[in-house]
Parts: sequence; C-alpha cells; structure tokens
Amino acid sequence: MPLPFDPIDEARRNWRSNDWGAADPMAAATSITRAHQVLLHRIDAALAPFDLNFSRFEALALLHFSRNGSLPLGKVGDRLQVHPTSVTNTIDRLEADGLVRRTPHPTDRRATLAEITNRGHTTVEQAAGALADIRFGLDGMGRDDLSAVTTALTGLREDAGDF
Amino acid sequence: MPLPFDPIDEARRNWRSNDWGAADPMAAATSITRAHQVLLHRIDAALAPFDLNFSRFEALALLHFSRNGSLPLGKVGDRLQVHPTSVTNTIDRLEADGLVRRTPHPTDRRATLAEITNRGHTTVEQAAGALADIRFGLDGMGRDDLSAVTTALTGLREDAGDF
DNA sequence: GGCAAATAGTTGGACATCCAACTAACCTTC
DNA sequence: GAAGGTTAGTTGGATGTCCAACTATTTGCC
Repeated sequence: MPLPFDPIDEARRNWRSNDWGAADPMAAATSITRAHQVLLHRIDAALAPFDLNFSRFEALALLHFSRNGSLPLGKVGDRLQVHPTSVTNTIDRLEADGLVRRTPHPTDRRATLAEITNRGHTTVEQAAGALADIRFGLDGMGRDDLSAVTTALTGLREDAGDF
Repeated sequence: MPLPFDPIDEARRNWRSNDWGAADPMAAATSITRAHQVLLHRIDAALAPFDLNFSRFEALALLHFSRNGSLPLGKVGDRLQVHPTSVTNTIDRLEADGLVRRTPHPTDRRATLAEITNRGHTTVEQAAGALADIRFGLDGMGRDDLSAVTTALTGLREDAGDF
C-alpha cells in the first residue's frame, strides 16, 4: 500500500527539472496539506464517540474556557476563523445535542450568545482526554518536530492577519 | 481585525492550566489546521483564473509529469491520497473543461485512463507559474521555515503510511 | 472450466464550508 | 428623532469530500 518513494520528494524533483520554480514552497505547501488531511481524519475518528468533529470540539472548548461559559456567535467565528454560516451550523449541531444553548444577548438584541451547558462541560473534558490520548494525531513526530512546526508556522499565521 | 494576542498561545495556556494534557501537540495540530486553511484560500484564489482548484491542479500536474500523459483513475487517487469518488469528481470537472480526456485502459476493461490534453498541458504550465508567483501562499515564512516544516512533517506522513 | 473473492469506477446521500442575499437591530449624523 | 450605513445572525444555493452500495470486470483457486 505505501508508495516505494516519498511522493513529495518526487514532485519536488519534477518541479526542479522542469524549471517550474518555487519547488521548496511547493513541497512545504503540499506537506502541510497532507498533514492536515491525516490529522483531521485521526482527530475526527477520536471525537466520533462524542458525536463531535474538530470544529464542534474547538467551539465547545472555546466556550468552556470563556469567562462566563458563553460568547456571541460572532466572537466564536472570529476566534476560530470560520465563516458566520459555519458558526450557525456548528452551534446548531451542538445545540441539538444539548451541549450548548442559544441565549439572547443581554444588551444587544441583534446578537445571540452560545452558552455551554453542563453536559457540554463534561463532554468537552472527556473529548479533550481522548485527543490527548492520541496526541492529537501527531504520532510519527517527536517533541522537537512539534515545536519546530508550531514555530515555523507562526509567521504564516501572523502574515494572514490572525494576530 | 487581528487579535491582540496569538490565539494558539492562549489556547495552550488554557490547556496547561486545566491539566488537559498534550498542550504542545494541540498547539501543533491547531497550527497545521490554520495554516492549511490560509494556504488553501490563497492557492485557490491564484488558481481561480484557470478554473482550477488545488485538487484539480494536483491531478493535472500528476498527469503532466507522468510517462505517457495518462494514468488509471485509481493511480491518481493513490498518489493524491483522495477517495475514489473525489477522483471521479475531479476528473469530471477537468474533462468538462477539456483539460483531460477519459480513455479505455488498453488491457484492463474495468479501468479508465485519465489522459491530459494539449490544453491541459498549457494550462497546467500557466497555473504552476501563478502558484510560483505567490510562493504557494507561504508569504510570512522564510526559507528556513519552509524546510523546517517539510522536514518535521515527513515523519507524520511516513507514520500515516504514505511511503 | 467455473465460481468466489477482489478490484475499478460510478452513483446517490450525508455533511461541512463558503458566498450572496436577506432581516433585524444598532449607531451615526444632521 | 429620522435616514443611511453598519453589524449580527440566518437562509438558500454551489462546491467538495467522504461513505455505502452498486455494476462490470478480473483474478485466484479447486
């Protein structure tokens, strides 16, 4: 099943020999894409028993750590960097499962708060344990690799305007 | 618009102070997820003028570099690590745009070859140039960051059984 | 030779994401 | 205090991915 060669190395050789340019960026971008694919698959599998996916887990963890256990939907989108429509969808699912509750904003009647329920708190704790158990799907990488990746990607996130 | 702090650093602090465990893997996985999101957006934007997305570009490049300019659909899926149904969809779009042509496999009547057309060759060359122009969306990362990421992620890809 | 098991590809359905457009509420300005 | 612009959230439509099930062919085995 595994290929007898590293497909990204092979692609880089092809780009170089055809003078397509940016062979190293191509290799890095492709590596990130593939890594994301692997991680998402492993993480979603670990979260499936809780009826969560990574997006819903992230939203739930954000509310869990928030001061009042609630945030306006817009703030959730800002922090998770997802589209307002995705927030609606995510909170819909969490609410249907009883992990979150929609509440009117006390002063701004346009806004809606997502408030984590008791079941939400216990579920997110268990789910976090499941993710810790699989090291967030990062098997195959050592401690030094982890920090190298996180550090090297910080510039990209900053360039994208995250913070 | 940008947050006044690094959201991933913040999340790591929360994980640590709540003893959730695996805070560093969490930070790495979240960084990869966010980086992928940024890259995909930038790359797709650069490819939009050619009516390509990253998946279709990858498939086209694979055929471009292949020995005969054609491969069975299954091989395409193996190399790009995508589901057979996604291959069908991807080749459908490429074929509709005249960049690829379906051809019967010469010896195995179950199989179908995807064969790149002349227009496919010229389009993929132009698209590759557009991606090189934006350094595959990796602005914000230096040369050393690129190689650090690619190297650090190799173990993960190997662990996932890629090669 | 012939039948079971494996393989190649497609279809239909579920799900997640984004965009455009919309409603409702707020805020600014005169 | 009313008009115009902005902001919060939802809906409907398009896209892309995966899974389950299906057809057609090939391969393995007796």
